[in-house]
Amino acid sequence: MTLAEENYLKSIYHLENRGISGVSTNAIAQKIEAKPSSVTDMVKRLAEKELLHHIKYQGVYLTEEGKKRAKQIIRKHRLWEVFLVEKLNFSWDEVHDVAEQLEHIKSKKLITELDRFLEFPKKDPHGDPIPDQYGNFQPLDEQILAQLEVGESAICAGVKDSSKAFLHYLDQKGIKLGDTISIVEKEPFDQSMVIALDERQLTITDRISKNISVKRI
Amino acid sequence: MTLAEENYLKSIYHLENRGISGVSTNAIAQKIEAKPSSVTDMVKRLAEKELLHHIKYQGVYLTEEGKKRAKQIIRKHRLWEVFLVEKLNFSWDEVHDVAEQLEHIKSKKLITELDRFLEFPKKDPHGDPIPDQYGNFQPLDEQILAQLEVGESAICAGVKDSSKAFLHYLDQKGIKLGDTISIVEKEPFDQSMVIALDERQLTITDRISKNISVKRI
DNA sequence: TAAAATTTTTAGATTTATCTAAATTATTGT
DNA sequence: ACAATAATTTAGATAAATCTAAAAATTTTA
Repeated sequence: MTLAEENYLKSIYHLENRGISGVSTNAIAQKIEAKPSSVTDMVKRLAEKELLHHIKYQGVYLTEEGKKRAKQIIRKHRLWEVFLVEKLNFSWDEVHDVAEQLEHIKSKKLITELDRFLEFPKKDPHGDPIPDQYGNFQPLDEQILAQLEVGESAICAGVKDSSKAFLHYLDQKGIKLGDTISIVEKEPFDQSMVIALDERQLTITDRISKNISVKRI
Repeated sequence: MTLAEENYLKSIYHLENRGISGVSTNAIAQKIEAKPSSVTDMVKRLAEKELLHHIKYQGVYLTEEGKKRAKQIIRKHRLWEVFLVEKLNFSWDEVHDVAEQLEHIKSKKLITELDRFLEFPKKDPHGDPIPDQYGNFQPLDEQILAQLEVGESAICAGVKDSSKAFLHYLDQKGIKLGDTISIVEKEPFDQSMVIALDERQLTITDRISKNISVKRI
């Protein structure tokens, strides 16, 4: 598989898990940052290789083999992210670009040994699960912070938005995975909320609370 | 720089350090495993980027910038080799192919931090020096095993041939970096020699003794 | 339901990196 | 020195991955 093919597969996999039905050409184009016509071409090639089904003017669906391949790439991406954060002092907003490159390195032994070296981590630095060598992973049983009610407490477990800007915001406010957060106040008008963590109180907008996953306690 | 450009620069750098004069198209073609006509094309592009000088029908010479780039790639290659051997249980004959891929990952922080994580190694698993961030490295003051005389002793310091086959041979015979080797006997007829290491005696051909670097003691 | 808007595909072009085959230049042997 | 040989370059082709512009299909909306 070429680098471009791997990137398409991975993007389509992520899009399939967000929306319901087949993934549209436009959606892929947006994610990959390419023109829709380029997507049509690549989709045709992936369909020939039986990594996805394509119904013209409808959408695409990954085959089992396509999903398997996508999960292997995601496994590599997330293992490298753990390595970068735990061993090389990267912060969680710096890892993405480098992991995008590392995920394409081809060596079975490399990944097996990296996994062992990192002591078989189950989640990446953003709280996302790391598939095992067969592609299996625990689906996260989490809810978004915005859904909690006043008085409830939860542990910060992941982020829905892994953009540099968002992660940087969280760092700056001192919010990180594992933190215990309690809801102090909810403002129905604009859906902002006041949360308590580390003896401090903090007001956050819905833009924030909708992008933090938590585990209730 | 593209992946192909990086591979050409690295290969030309190595060839320049073996032979004396300009590197020939054919020599590059052989090293890269491409046709001479492909080399001509790529050389033209690298010359346009001022990474090397090219005199038609003569050879090529890297510019200072070309050498600098080549050494950065070699630095990355060798640091990754150390990582693979020391942290991921690779043997020295397994590292090359994976390091060939890893050397092209683009991230300054990645290499700075990897260097620190490995505690600033000065040599790779084959005994070759690792350039620092400026491209400087200690040129090795070593000689080849074949040049030693009967009765002399030396420490195994590196290999001139990093092929899987050769490294595998050494592993099988139990020869590794750091071993103390003494010359017991030299046969002028076929240039084979009997060496002593670890209480054992071993007969090796000139093919072997010419590809092992040693430090006299 | 037909026109407008949107989405998707097709057709044709471009860039990178490669190839084969033919032409050109350099080197070598007698 | 000059014909044979070897090395190198040119010309033209191909495959991957992309693009623009235009055509076709689908969806929306009035």
